[in-house]
Amino acid sequence: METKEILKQHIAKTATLTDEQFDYLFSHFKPQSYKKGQVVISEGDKVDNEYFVISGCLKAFFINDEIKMYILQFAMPTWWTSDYGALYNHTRATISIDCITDAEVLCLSNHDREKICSELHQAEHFFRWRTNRGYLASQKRLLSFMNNDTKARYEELLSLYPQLYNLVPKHLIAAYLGVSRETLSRLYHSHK
Amino acid sequence: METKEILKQHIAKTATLTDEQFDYLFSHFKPQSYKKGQVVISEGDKVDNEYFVISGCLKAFFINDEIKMYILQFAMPTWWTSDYGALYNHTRATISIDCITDAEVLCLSNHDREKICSELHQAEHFFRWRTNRGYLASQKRLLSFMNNDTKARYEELLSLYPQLYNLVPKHLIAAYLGVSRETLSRLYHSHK
DNA sequence: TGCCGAATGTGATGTACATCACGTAGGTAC
DNA sequence: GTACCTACGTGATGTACATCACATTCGGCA
Repeated sequence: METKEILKQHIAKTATLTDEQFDYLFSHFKPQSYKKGQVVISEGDKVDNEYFVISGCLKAFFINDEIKMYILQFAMPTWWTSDYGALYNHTRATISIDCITDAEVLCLSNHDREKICSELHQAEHFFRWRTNRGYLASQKRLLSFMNNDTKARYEELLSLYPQLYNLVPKHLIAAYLGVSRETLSRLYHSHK
Repeated sequence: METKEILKQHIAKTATLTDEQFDYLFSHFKPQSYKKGQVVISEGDKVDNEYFVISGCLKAFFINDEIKMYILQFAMPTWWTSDYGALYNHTRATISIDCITDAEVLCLSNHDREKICSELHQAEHFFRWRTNRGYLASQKRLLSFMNNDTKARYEELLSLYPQLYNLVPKHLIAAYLGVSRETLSRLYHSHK
Protein backbone atom coordinates (compact mmCIF):
# COMPACT_ATOMS: atom_id res chain seq x y z
CA MET A 1 0.00 0.00 0.00
CA GLU A 2 1.10 3.49 -0.65
CA THR A 3 2.52 5.46 2.24
CA LYS A 4 -0.15 8.12 2.01
CA GLU A 5 -2.89 5.50 2.00
CA ILE A 6 -1.48 3.83 5.13
CA LEU A 7 -1.71 7.06 7.11
CA LYS A 8 -5.11 7.85 5.65
CA GLN A 9 -6.62 4.54 6.71
CA HIS A 10 -4.94 4.80 10.11
CA ILE A 11 -6.53 8.16 10.80
CA ALA A 12 -9.89 7.20 9.28
CA LYS A 13 -10.37 4.68 12.09
CA THR A 14 -10.71 7.56 14.53
CA ALA A 15 -11.48 10.81 12.73
CA THR A 16 -13.56 11.88 9.76
CA LEU A 17 -11.63 14.02 7.30
CA THR A 18 -12.54 15.08 3.78
CA ASP A 19 -9.99 14.22 1.08
CA GLU A 20 -8.99 17.86 0.95
CA GLN A 21 -8.50 18.02 4.69
CA PHE A 22 -6.44 14.86 4.66
CA ASP A 23 -4.30 16.12 1.77
CA TYR A 24 -3.68 19.30 3.71
CA LEU A 25 -2.75 17.33 6.83
CA PHE A 26 -0.56 14.97 4.82
CA SER A 27 1.34 17.87 3.27
CA HIS A 28 2.94 18.49 6.67
CA PHE A 29 4.44 15.00 6.89
CA LYS A 30 7.94 14.39 5.55
CA PRO A 31 8.85 10.84 4.39
CA GLN A 32 12.17 9.56 5.62
CA SER A 33 14.13 6.32 5.16
CA TYR A 34 16.51 4.86 7.70
CA LYS A 35 18.98 1.99 7.62
CA LYS A 36 19.20 -0.70 10.28
CA GLY A 37 21.10 0.68 13.24
CA GLN A 38 20.61 4.30 12.27
CA VAL A 39 19.85 6.75 15.06
CA VAL A 40 16.69 8.86 14.91
CA ILE A 41 16.87 10.64 18.26
CA SER A 42 19.90 10.60 20.53
CA GLU A 43 19.91 11.47 24.23
CA GLY A 44 20.59 15.18 24.64
CA ASP A 45 19.21 16.12 21.20
CA LYS A 46 16.75 18.88 20.62
CA VAL A 47 13.52 17.06 19.69
CA ASP A 48 11.34 18.63 16.99
CA ASN A 49 9.53 15.71 15.41
CA GLU A 50 7.41 12.71 16.04
CA TYR A 51 7.42 9.73 13.70
CA PHE A 52 4.72 7.57 12.16
CA VAL A 53 6.16 4.18 11.20
CA ILE A 54 5.35 2.93 7.69
CA SER A 55 7.65 -0.10 7.61
CA GLY A 56 10.38 -1.67 9.74
CA CYS A 57 10.88 -1.61 13.48
CA LEU A 58 12.37 1.03 15.75
CA LYS A 59 13.07 1.05 19.45
CA ALA A 60 12.68 3.88 21.96
CA PHE A 61 15.01 3.35 24.89
CA PHE A 62 16.52 4.87 27.98
CA ILE A 63 20.08 4.31 29.09
CA ASN A 64 20.83 4.36 32.80
CA ASP A 65 24.26 5.39 34.11
CA GLU A 66 25.69 4.72 30.62
CA ILE A 67 25.23 1.04 31.34
CA LYS A 68 21.79 -0.46 31.34
CA MET A 69 19.28 -0.03 28.55
CA TYR A 70 15.51 -0.13 29.07
CA ILE A 71 13.24 -0.29 26.06
CA LEU A 72 10.09 1.78 26.36
CA GLN A 73 8.61 0.84 23.04
CA PHE A 74 9.13 -1.27 19.97
CA ALA A 75 7.65 0.93 17.23
CA MET A 76 6.14 -1.04 14.39
CA PRO A 77 4.13 -0.09 11.28
CA THR A 78 1.27 2.35 12.05
CA TRP A 79 2.76 3.14 15.47
CA TRP A 80 3.87 6.60 16.50
CA THR A 81 7.09 7.26 18.32
CA SER A 82 9.21 10.08 19.69
CA ASP A 83 10.54 11.36 22.98
CA TYR A 84 7.18 12.91 23.79
CA GLY A 85 8.39 14.35 27.07
CA ALA A 86 11.08 16.32 25.30
CA LEU A 87 8.81 17.10 22.34
CA TYR A 88 5.99 18.62 24.39
CA ASN A 89 8.07 20.29 27.08
CA HIS A 90 10.73 21.59 24.71
CA THR A 91 13.49 19.95 26.69
CA ARG A 92 16.45 17.86 25.53
CA ALA A 93 15.91 14.19 24.76
CA THR A 94 16.28 11.82 27.69
CA ILE A 95 15.37 8.81 25.61
CA SER A 96 16.90 7.70 22.32
CA ILE A 97 15.37 6.11 19.25
CA ASP A 98 17.08 3.99 16.64
CA CYS A 99 16.26 1.42 13.99
CA ILE A 100 16.24 -2.31 14.65
CA THR A 101 15.62 -2.93 10.95
CA ASP A 102 15.60 -0.73 7.85
CA ALA A 103 12.63 1.56 8.24
CA GLU A 104 10.42 4.09 6.51
CA VAL A 105 8.68 6.73 8.57
CA LEU A 106 6.64 9.88 8.19
CA CYS A 107 7.99 12.84 10.13
CA LEU A 108 5.70 15.41 11.74
CA SER A 109 7.04 18.42 13.60
CA ASN A 110 5.63 19.48 16.94
CA HIS A 111 4.90 22.89 15.48
CA ASP A 112 2.97 21.47 12.53
CA ARG A 113 0.98 19.08 14.72
CA GLU A 114 -0.17 21.94 16.92
CA LYS A 115 -0.91 24.07 13.88
CA ILE A 116 -3.00 21.34 12.25
CA CYS A 117 -4.77 20.59 15.52
CA SER A 118 -5.82 24.19 15.93
CA GLU A 119 -6.91 24.46 12.30
CA LEU A 120 -8.76 21.16 12.02
CA HIS A 121 -11.01 20.09 14.85
CA GLN A 122 -11.02 16.51 13.52
CA ALA A 123 -7.22 16.39 13.60
CA GLU A 124 -7.29 17.41 17.25
CA HIS A 125 -9.85 14.66 17.79
CA PHE A 126 -7.57 12.11 16.14
CA PHE A 127 -4.54 13.09 18.23
CA ARG A 128 -6.59 13.02 21.42
CA TRP A 129 -7.57 9.42 20.72
CA ARG A 130 -4.10 8.42 19.67
CA THR A 131 -2.66 9.75 22.92
CA ASN A 132 -5.44 8.09 24.82
CA ARG A 133 -4.57 4.70 23.37
CA GLY A 134 -0.94 5.29 24.32
CA TYR A 135 -1.96 6.17 27.85
CA LEU A 136 -4.05 3.04 28.24
CA ALA A 137 -1.26 0.85 26.83
CA SER A 138 1.26 2.42 29.18
CA GLN A 139 -0.98 1.92 32.19
CA LYS A 140 -1.60 -1.66 31.20
CA ARG A 141 2.12 -2.29 30.94
CA LEU A 142 2.68 -0.69 34.34
CA LEU A 143 0.11 -3.01 35.90
CA SER A 144 1.68 -5.98 34.18
CA PHE A 145 5.02 -4.94 35.63
CA MET A 146 3.70 -4.89 39.16
CA ASN A 147 1.48 -7.90 38.87
CA ASN A 148 3.26 -10.47 36.69
CA ASP A 149 6.59 -12.18 36.91
CA THR A 150 9.09 -12.11 34.08
CA LYS A 151 7.91 -15.32 32.46
CA ALA A 152 4.31 -14.12 32.28
CA ARG A 153 5.37 -10.76 30.84
CA TYR A 154 7.52 -12.52 28.26
CA GLU A 155 4.64 -14.68 27.12
CA GLU A 156 2.28 -11.71 27.11
CA LEU A 157 4.67 -9.77 24.89
CA LEU A 158 5.10 -12.61 22.41
CA SER A 159 1.40 -13.39 22.23
CA LEU A 160 0.70 -9.72 21.46
CA TYR A 161 3.54 -9.35 18.97
CA PRO A 162 4.66 -12.79 17.75
CA GLN A 163 6.69 -11.21 14.96
CA LEU A 164 9.09 -9.80 17.56
CA TYR A 165 10.48 -13.25 18.29
CA ASN A 166 12.24 -13.49 14.95
CA LEU A 167 12.67 -9.79 14.33
CA VAL A 168 14.62 -8.55 17.34
CA PRO A 169 17.58 -10.05 19.25
CA LYS A 170 16.80 -11.60 22.60
CA HIS A 171 18.78 -9.10 24.64
CA LEU A 172 16.44 -6.39 23.36
CA ILE A 173 13.43 -8.42 24.45
CA ALA A 174 15.10 -8.65 27.86
CA ALA A 175 15.62 -4.88 27.88
CA TYR A 176 11.91 -4.42 27.19
CA LEU A 177 10.93 -6.82 29.94
CA GLY A 178 13.35 -5.16 32.37
CA VAL A 179 15.43 -8.27 33.12
CA SER A 180 18.96 -9.33 32.31
CA ARG A 181 19.57 -11.24 29.08
CA GLU A 182 20.85 -14.17 31.14
CA THR A 183 17.60 -14.45 33.07
CA LEU A 184 15.57 -14.33 29.87
CA SER A 185 17.76 -17.00 28.30
CA ARG A 186 17.28 -19.29 31.28
CA LEU A 187 13.55 -18.64 31.26
CA TYR A 188 12.71 -20.13 27.93
CA HIS A 189 15.16 -23.00 28.21
CA SER A 190 14.13 -24.19 31.64
CA HIS A 191 10.68 -25.31 30.52
CA LYS A 192 9.34 -26.37 27.15
CA MET B 1 -12.18 28.66 46.30
CA GLU B 2 -15.46 27.74 44.77
CA THR B 3 -15.73 24.39 43.02
CA LYS B 4 -16.58 25.98 39.69
CA GLU B 5 -13.63 28.32 39.92
CA ILE B 6 -11.22 25.44 40.62
CA LEU B 7 -12.21 23.67 37.42
CA LYS B 8 -12.18 26.93 35.48
CA GLN B 9 -8.64 27.78 36.48
CA HIS B 10 -7.53 24.21 35.87
CA ILE B 11 -8.80 24.28 32.30
CA ALA B 12 -7.62 27.82 31.65
CA LYS B 13 -4.02 26.62 31.96
CA THR B 14 -4.46 24.67 28.72
CA ALA B 15 -7.46 25.93 26.77
CA THR B 16 -9.08 29.26 26.04
CA LEU B 17 -12.79 29.29 26.71
CA THR B 18 -15.20 32.21 26.89
CA ASP B 19 -17.24 32.47 30.09
CA GLU B 20 -20.28 31.27 28.18
CA GLN B 21 -18.41 28.27 26.80
CA PHE B 22 -17.09 27.39 30.23
CA ASP B 23 -20.54 27.71 31.80
CA TYR B 24 -21.89 25.39 29.14
CA LEU B 25 -19.10 22.89 29.75
CA PHE B 26 -19.54 23.16 33.51
CA SER B 27 -23.27 22.44 33.24
CA HIS B 28 -22.37 18.86 32.33
CA PHE B 29 -20.45 18.24 35.55
CA LYS B 30 -22.26 16.84 38.56
CA PRO B 31 -20.88 17.60 42.05
CA GLN B 32 -20.65 14.64 44.39
CA SER B 33 -19.48 14.13 47.97
CA TYR B 34 -17.98 10.94 49.33
CA LYS B 35 -17.07 9.77 52.82
CA LYS B 36 -13.75 8.19 53.73
CA GLY B 37 -13.77 4.58 52.62
CA GLN B 38 -16.67 4.99 50.22
CA VAL B 39 -16.39 3.16 46.91
CA VAL B 40 -16.64 5.11 43.66
CA ILE B 41 -15.99 2.34 41.13
CA SER B 42 -15.92 -1.34 41.99
CA GLU B 43 -14.38 -4.07 39.84
CA GLY B 44 -17.02 -5.44 37.48
CA ASP B 45 -19.08 -2.24 37.46
CA LYS B 46 -20.31 -0.57 34.32
CA VAL B 47 -18.24 2.63 34.09
CA ASP B 48 -19.98 5.76 32.85
CA ASN B 49 -18.11 8.61 34.49
CA GLU B 50 -14.76 10.16 35.09
CA TYR B 51 -14.06 12.27 38.14
CA PHE B 52 -12.31 15.58 38.72
CA VAL B 53 -11.12 15.81 42.31
CA ILE B 54 -11.98 19.03 44.18
CA SER B 55 -10.87 17.99 47.66
CA GLY B 56 -9.68 14.88 49.44
CA CYS B 57 -7.75 11.89 48.18
CA LEU B 58 -8.87 8.82 46.26
CA LYS B 59 -7.03 5.76 45.13
CA ALA B 60 -7.39 3.80 41.88
CA PHE B 61 -6.27 0.23 42.40
CA PHE B 62 -6.17 -3.23 40.93
CA ILE B 63 -6.61 -6.40 42.93
CA ASN B 64 -4.81 -9.52 41.80
CA ASP B 65 -6.20 -12.98 42.50
CA GLU B 66 -8.38 -11.44 45.24
CA ILE B 67 -5.21 -11.01 47.28
CA LYS B 68 -2.71 -8.36 46.34
CA MET B 69 -3.57 -4.73 45.71
CA TYR B 70 -1.63 -2.47 43.38
CA ILE B 71 -2.32 1.25 43.42
CA LEU B 72 -2.27 2.88 40.01
CA GLN B 73 -2.93 6.39 41.19
CA PHE B 74 -3.48 8.52 44.25
CA ALA B 75 -5.97 11.09 42.96
CA MET B 76 -5.64 14.47 44.65
CA PRO B 77 -7.27 17.89 44.09
CA THR B 78 -7.31 18.95 40.39
CA TRP B 79 -6.49 15.38 39.28
CA TRP B 80 -8.76 13.30 37.10
CA THR B 81 -9.50 9.68 37.76
CA SER B 82 -11.56 6.78 36.45
CA ASP B 83 -11.09 3.35 34.96
CA TYR B 84 -10.29 4.86 31.60
CA GLY B 85 -9.88 1.50 29.92
CA ALA B 86 -13.42 0.53 30.87
CA LEU B 87 -14.74 4.03 30.22
CA TYR B 88 -13.41 4.31 26.67
CA ASN B 89 -13.87 0.72 25.61
CA HIS B 90 -17.29 0.31 27.23
CA THR B 91 -16.14 -2.73 29.17
CA ARG B 92 -16.62 -3.63 32.83
CA ALA B 93 -14.28 -2.10 35.39
CA THR B 94 -11.06 -4.01 36.04
CA ILE B 95 -9.82 -1.43 38.49
CA SER B 96 -11.58 -0.01 41.51
CA ILE B 97 -11.63 3.46 43.00
CA ASP B 98 -12.40 4.45 46.57
CA CYS B 99 -11.82 7.30 48.98
CA ILE B 100 -8.84 7.47 51.31
CA THR B 101 -10.31 10.60 52.92
CA ASP B 102 -13.64 12.40 52.65
CA ALA B 103 -13.74 13.81 49.15
CA GLU B 104 -15.59 16.14 46.81
CA VAL B 105 -15.50 15.48 43.10
CA LEU B 106 -17.06 16.64 39.86
CA CYS B 107 -18.54 13.86 37.78
CA LEU B 108 -18.44 13.90 33.98
CA SER B 109 -20.02 11.17 31.90
CA ASN B 110 -18.21 9.65 28.95
CA HIS B 111 -21.13 10.61 26.73
CA ASP B 112 -21.05 14.25 27.83
CA ARG B 113 -17.28 14.49 27.43
CA GLU B 114 -17.49 13.30 23.84
CA LYS B 115 -20.43 15.57 23.17
CA ILE B 116 -18.62 18.63 24.55
CA CYS B 117 -15.44 17.69 22.68
CA SER B 118 -17.28 17.54 19.39
CA GLU B 119 -19.11 20.79 20.08
CA LEU B 120 -16.21 22.83 21.41
CA HIS B 121 -12.86 22.58 19.68
CA GLN B 122 -11.15 24.11 22.73
CA ALA B 123 -12.62 21.43 24.98
CA GLU B 124 -11.16 18.76 22.70
CA HIS B 125 -7.87 20.62 22.94
CA PHE B 126 -8.01 20.61 26.71
CA PHE B 127 -8.74 16.89 26.92
CA ARG B 128 -5.97 16.09 24.46
CA TRP B 129 -3.49 17.86 26.68
CA ARG B 130 -4.85 16.34 29.85
CA THR B 131 -4.49 12.85 28.40
CA ASN B 132 -1.06 13.73 27.17
CA ARG B 133 0.08 14.69 30.64
CA GLY B 134 -1.28 11.40 31.96
CA TYR B 135 0.57 9.50 29.28
CA LEU B 136 3.86 11.21 30.09
CA ALA B 137 3.41 10.61 33.83
CA SER B 138 2.61 6.96 33.23
CA GLN B 139 5.66 6.49 31.03
CA LYS B 140 7.85 8.21 33.58
CA ARG B 141 6.58 5.91 36.28
CA LEU B 142 7.20 2.88 34.09
CA LEU B 143 10.80 3.97 33.58
CA SER B 144 11.21 4.59 37.28
CA PHE B 145 9.95 1.07 37.90
CA MET B 146 12.51 -0.49 35.64
CA ASN B 147 15.38 1.77 36.57
CA ASN B 148 15.13 2.48 40.28
CA ASP B 149 15.05 0.29 43.35
CA THR B 150 12.32 0.51 45.93
CA LYS B 151 14.11 3.01 48.16
CA ALA B 152 14.68 5.43 45.28
CA ARG B 153 11.04 5.14 44.16
CA TYR B 154 9.87 5.75 47.73
CA GLU B 155 11.92 8.90 48.02
CA GLU B 156 10.83 10.05 44.57
CA LEU B 157 7.18 9.62 45.55
CA LEU B 158 7.53 11.52 48.82
CA SER B 159 9.51 14.34 47.27
CA LEU B 160 6.81 14.76 44.62
CA TYR B 161 3.90 14.47 47.06
CA PRO B 162 5.12 15.10 50.63
CA GLN B 163 1.52 15.37 51.84
CA LEU B 164 1.08 11.63 51.18
CA TYR B 165 3.32 10.74 54.10
CA ASN B 166 0.79 11.88 56.68
CA LEU B 167 -2.32 11.42 54.59
CA VAL B 168 -2.25 7.76 53.62
CA PRO B 169 -1.33 4.63 55.61
CA LYS B 170 2.04 3.08 54.86
CA HIS B 171 0.67 -0.13 53.42
CA LEU B 172 -0.99 1.92 50.68
CA ILE B 173 2.31 3.59 49.89
CA ALA B 174 3.77 0.09 49.61
CA ALA B 175 0.95 -0.93 47.27
CA TYR B 176 1.77 2.06 45.08
CA LEU B 177 5.46 1.22 45.03
CA GLY B 178 4.70 -2.41 44.28
CA VAL B 179 6.43 -3.89 47.34
CA SER B 180 5.21 -5.59 50.49
CA ARG B 181 4.43 -3.45 53.53
CA GLU B 182 7.14 -5.31 55.44
CA THR B 183 9.80 -4.33 52.93
CA LEU B 184 8.71 -0.69 53.00
CA SER B 185 8.74 -0.68 56.80
CA ARG B 186 12.28 -2.05 56.90
CA LEU B 187 13.37 0.45 54.25
CA TYR B 188 12.81 3.62 56.21
CA HIS B 189 13.93 2.21 59.54
CA SER B 190 17.21 0.72 58.34
CA HIS B 191 18.89 4.04 57.51
CA LYS B 192 18.74 7.64 58.69
C1' DT C 1 37.33 -19.09 2.94
C1' DG C 2 38.54 -17.64 7.40
C1' DC C 3 38.09 -14.04 10.84
C1' DC C 4 35.82 -11.14 14.21
C1' DG C 5 32.39 -9.18 16.83
C1' DA C 6 27.66 -9.75 18.28
C1' DA C 7 24.36 -12.81 20.17
C1' DT C 8 23.49 -16.43 23.10
C1' DG C 9 24.00 -20.33 26.69
C1' DT C 10 25.25 -21.66 31.36
C1' DG C 11 27.49 -22.19 35.99
C1' DA C 12 28.57 -19.94 40.59
C1' DT C 13 27.51 -16.60 43.78
C1' DG C 14 25.35 -12.61 46.01
C1' DT C 15 21.20 -9.86 47.16
C1' DA C 16 16.75 -7.61 47.34
C1' DC C 17 12.78 -8.82 47.87
C1' DA C 18 8.39 -11.87 49.33
C1' DT C 19 6.31 -14.61 52.59
C1' DC C 20 5.14 -16.41 57.02
C1' DA C 21 4.97 -15.73 61.74
C1' DC C 22 4.39 -13.23 65.66
C1' DG C 23 4.27 -9.08 68.62
C1' DT C 24 2.66 -4.22 69.90
C1' DA C 25 0.21 0.07 69.95
C1' DG C 26 -3.72 3.00 69.03
C1' DG C 27 -8.55 3.73 67.79
C1' DT C 28 -13.37 2.51 67.93
C1' DA C 29 -17.65 -0.19 69.35
C1' DC C 30 -20.18 -2.04 72.76
C1' DG D 1 -13.50 -1.21 80.86
C1' DT D 2 -13.07 -5.09 77.51
C1' DA D 3 -12.91 -6.64 72.99
C1' DC D 4 -11.54 -6.17 68.53
C1' DC D 5 -9.60 -4.41 64.40
C1' DT D 6 -6.24 -1.95 61.73
C1' DA D 7 -1.71 -0.23 61.24
C1' DC D 8 2.84 -1.16 61.87
C1' DG D 9 7.45 -3.39 63.39
C1' DT D 10 10.67 -7.23 63.03
C1' DG D 11 12.84 -11.92 62.85
C1' DA D 12 13.53 -16.29 59.99
C1' DT D 13 13.56 -18.35 55.71
C1' DG D 14 12.90 -19.08 50.73
C1' DT D 15 13.33 -17.44 45.95
C1' DA D 16 13.71 -14.86 41.73
C1' DC D 17 16.53 -12.26 40.07
C1' DA D 18 21.35 -9.69 39.00
C1' DT D 19 26.03 -10.07 38.32
C1' DC D 20 30.38 -12.02 36.91
C1' DA D 21 32.79 -15.30 34.32
C1' DC D 22 33.54 -17.93 30.50
C1' DA D 23 32.18 -20.95 26.58
C1' DT D 24 29.85 -21.42 22.15
C1' DT D 25 27.51 -20.22 17.96
C1' DC D 26 26.49 -17.43 14.06
C1' DG D 27 26.23 -13.92 10.57
C1' DG D 28 28.57 -10.46 8.00
C1' DC D 29 32.47 -9.11 5.80
C1' DA D 30 37.56 -8.75 4.34
